[in-house]
Amino acid sequence: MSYTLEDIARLAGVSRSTVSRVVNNHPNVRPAVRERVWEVIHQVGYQPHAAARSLATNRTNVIGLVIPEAVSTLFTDPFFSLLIRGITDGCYARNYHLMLALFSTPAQEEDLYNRLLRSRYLDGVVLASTRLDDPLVGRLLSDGIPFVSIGRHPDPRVSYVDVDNVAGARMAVDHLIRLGHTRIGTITGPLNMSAGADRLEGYKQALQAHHIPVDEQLIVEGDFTEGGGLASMARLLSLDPRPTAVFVASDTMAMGALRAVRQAGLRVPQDISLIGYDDVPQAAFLDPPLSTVRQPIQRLGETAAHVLVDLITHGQDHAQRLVLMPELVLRQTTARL
Amino acid sequence: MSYTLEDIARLAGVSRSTVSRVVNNHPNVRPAVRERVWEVIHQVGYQPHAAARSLATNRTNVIGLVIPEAVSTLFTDPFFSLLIRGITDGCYARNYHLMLALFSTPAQEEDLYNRLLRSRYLDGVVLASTRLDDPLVGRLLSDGIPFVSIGRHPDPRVSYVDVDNVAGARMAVDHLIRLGHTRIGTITGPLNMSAGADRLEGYKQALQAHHIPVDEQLIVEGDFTEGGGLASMARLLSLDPRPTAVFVASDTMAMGALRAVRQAGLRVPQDISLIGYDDVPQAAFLDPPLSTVRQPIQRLGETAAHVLVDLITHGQDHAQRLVLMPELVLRQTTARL
DNA sequence: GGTTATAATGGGAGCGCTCCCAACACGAGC
DNA sequence: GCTCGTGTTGGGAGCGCTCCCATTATAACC
Repeated sequence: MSYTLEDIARLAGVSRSTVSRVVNNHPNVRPAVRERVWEVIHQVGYQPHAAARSLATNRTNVIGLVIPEAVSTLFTDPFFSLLIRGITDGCYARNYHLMLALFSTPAQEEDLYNRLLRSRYLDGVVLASTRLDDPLVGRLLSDGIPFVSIGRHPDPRVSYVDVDNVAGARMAVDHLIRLGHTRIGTITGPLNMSAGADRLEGYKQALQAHHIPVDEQLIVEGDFTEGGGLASMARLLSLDPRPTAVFVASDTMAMGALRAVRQAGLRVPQDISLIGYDDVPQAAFLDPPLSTVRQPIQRLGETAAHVLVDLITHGQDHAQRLVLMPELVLRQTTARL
Repeated sequence: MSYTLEDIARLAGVSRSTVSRVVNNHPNVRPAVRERVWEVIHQVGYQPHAAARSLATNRTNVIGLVIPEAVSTLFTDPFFSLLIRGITDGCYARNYHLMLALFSTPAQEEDLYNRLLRSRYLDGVVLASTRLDDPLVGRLLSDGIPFVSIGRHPDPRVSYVDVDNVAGARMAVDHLIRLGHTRIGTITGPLNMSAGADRLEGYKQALQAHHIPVDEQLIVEGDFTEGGGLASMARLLSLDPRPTAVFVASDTMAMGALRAVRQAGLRVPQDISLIGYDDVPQAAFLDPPLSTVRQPIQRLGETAAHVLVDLITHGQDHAQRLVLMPELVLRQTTARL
C-alpha cells in the first residue's frame, strides 16, 4: 500500500498541485501550508513515484556507466571500482542514480544499446575508457544522447574528462632519467585507447627532451592485464642489453611485470627499476611497494558525473573538456642506476 | 523525435492495442498483421518508453545491487567486480537491468534507501555480503521489497545464494593437515559476516575431525583487506612457536599475508604454507602463485539475479535458498611440512 | 475603500503505455 | 441459414505525476 500525491493532498487539506509544488520546492506556497504538507509527507512516508514523474517530465534522473565490450575484460581492474565509486558519489550529490551497462559480447552491446538507451531508461551515459574508434561514440552522437567520455576523444563534439596521460608518463620517465637510466623500456596499454597512446607519447617526449633516442625495440604493446604485463616484461628482459628501467602503463600490468622479473631471477629495483601507473590500492602492498603515477580516479568519476548532469540539465550546446593532473608517487621499485 | 505506440499503429494501419500485443508477444494477432507491425517497428526503430510502461505495469525491470555502507570499503576487492559481472549477465538474460546502490556513509544509506527503494525505481534488490545483523534486512523485509542476500542469513524469510563456506574452509584446512601440518593458524574475515563466521567454523571442524585441538591464539580476526591481512599475519608470525601453515579467509588478505611473511625474512611455502580463499584473477599471478579455494563468484551473481527475478515475477511466498560448492585450487603456496 | 498587481491555489490535460471489455469476423455444427 | 464459440481487433480508462491556465486570496498603493 503506498500513497499518491492525491492522498497527501487529501490528508493535508490542499490540492494535488500544491503538494507537487511543495515536493518540488517551488516558491509560491504559503509557509504554513508548506509545513503542514511536509508533516503529512513525513508521517506517512510518502515518496513520489519515479516512473510517473519520468513520464511527465521526460527525465529519469538515472545515468548509465557504459563499459564497452572492447574493454569489458578489464573490468576486474581496481581502476573501475574506484571509478564507479567516484561516479556514484557524483551522482548522489546531484540527486542522480547510476545504472550499469557492462557489455560482455558484441551481440549484447547491440541488444542492450537499444533496450537501455533508446527506451529512455537513462538521461545520459558515462562512457568508460573507450577505444578511439569505438562506434558507440558515433551512435550516441547521432542519437543525441548526452554523454561524457572517460578519456580524451578527438571528435570536437565529444565531452570528456581525462587525466593528463602525456604529462603523467613524462613525469615517470623523467624520474627514471634523473636516476641515471638511459636504457628505458615501456610496456604500453592498447594503442587504440587514448590512455595507451598518450602514455606512450609522454614516454617518447621525456626521452627526446633528454636527447635519448627512442628505440622501438624497447617499446612493447601490452593490454592492461596482469598476464599481458608478465609476457611483455619477459620480452623486454630477453633483450640484449636489457633495459635497466621500465615504465609500465598500468599498475595491474606492473604486477605481472614484477613477477616476470622475479622469474628471471632478477631483483627490483637493484637489477631493474619499475614504475607503474594508476596507484591502485594494491600498489602500496606489492613487494616491493610500487612507484607509480597516481591518477585521481575517484575524482575523475565524480567529475564525469557532474559534467554529465550539467550537460543533461543545461543542454549540450558545446562540449565540456576537463583534464586533471596526475602525481608521481615514489616508493621502492625505482633506484639509481 | 521519437515514436509512440500510436504512431506505429497509424503507420501499420492497426490500433494501438494491436501494436502493444505484437510488442509484448501476446497471441491472438493474425500472423500477417504481426509481421506488418514488426516491419514498421524495425523500420522506424521504435522502442517502447520505459517510464510509460512502468507506470502502467508497476514494474521497472530494474533491480539494484545494494552494497551496504558496512562493507563498502571492500568494494575494490575483485570479488565485487566478478559478482557484478555475474549479476549483469543474469539480468540481461532475463531482460532486466542493474542499478548500483553503493552506500559510502550511514547518512547516504538512509537517504538513498528512500530515494531509490521507496520511489519504486527498483523491482527488487541483491544485497551484497551484508553483516548478519544489518538493519537493512529488516527494513527490506518490512517494506516488502523482494531481495536476495549474497551469503547466508539466519532469518527464515530471507532468500539467499551462498557458497558453502564451511565446506570450503574445511577443504583448505584438510589439505594443510594432509601435508603434515598440525600447527595451523587462520586469519578470519569479520565474524559478523556469515562468510567470516562460516570459514572459521570450517577451519575448526577440520581440525576437530583430525583431533587437533583448536588453539585460540592461532585465530586472528581480519577484515578482508590487504592491510588487515598483513597486520594479522605479522601477529601470527610473532607467536612462538609460530604456525607452519595459515588458512587466510580471502585472497586479498592473503596478498597482505604474503608480504608480511616476506618482510619477516621467511619464504612461502618452505617456511610457511599459505592458502587463500576466492581465487580472484590475481591469485594465479602472485609470487608464488596462490593456493586457494575457488568460489564460483560470477555464477553466484548470476544465480542471485535469476533467483531475484523469479521472486519478483512469481511472488515471494517462500524464501529461496541456494548453496553452491567451492573447489580447492592448489598452486604453489602450500608444501609438505 | 477601491483599484491594481501579485501571490497562492485548484483542476484539467496529457505524458505513453497496459489492461479490460465490447464489438466484430468467421468457421463449425446442426 | 441460424446459432454458437473462438479468434481477432479497437477504444476507453487509468497508472501518478507535472505543467499550464484560470481563479481566488492577499498585499500594496494612492
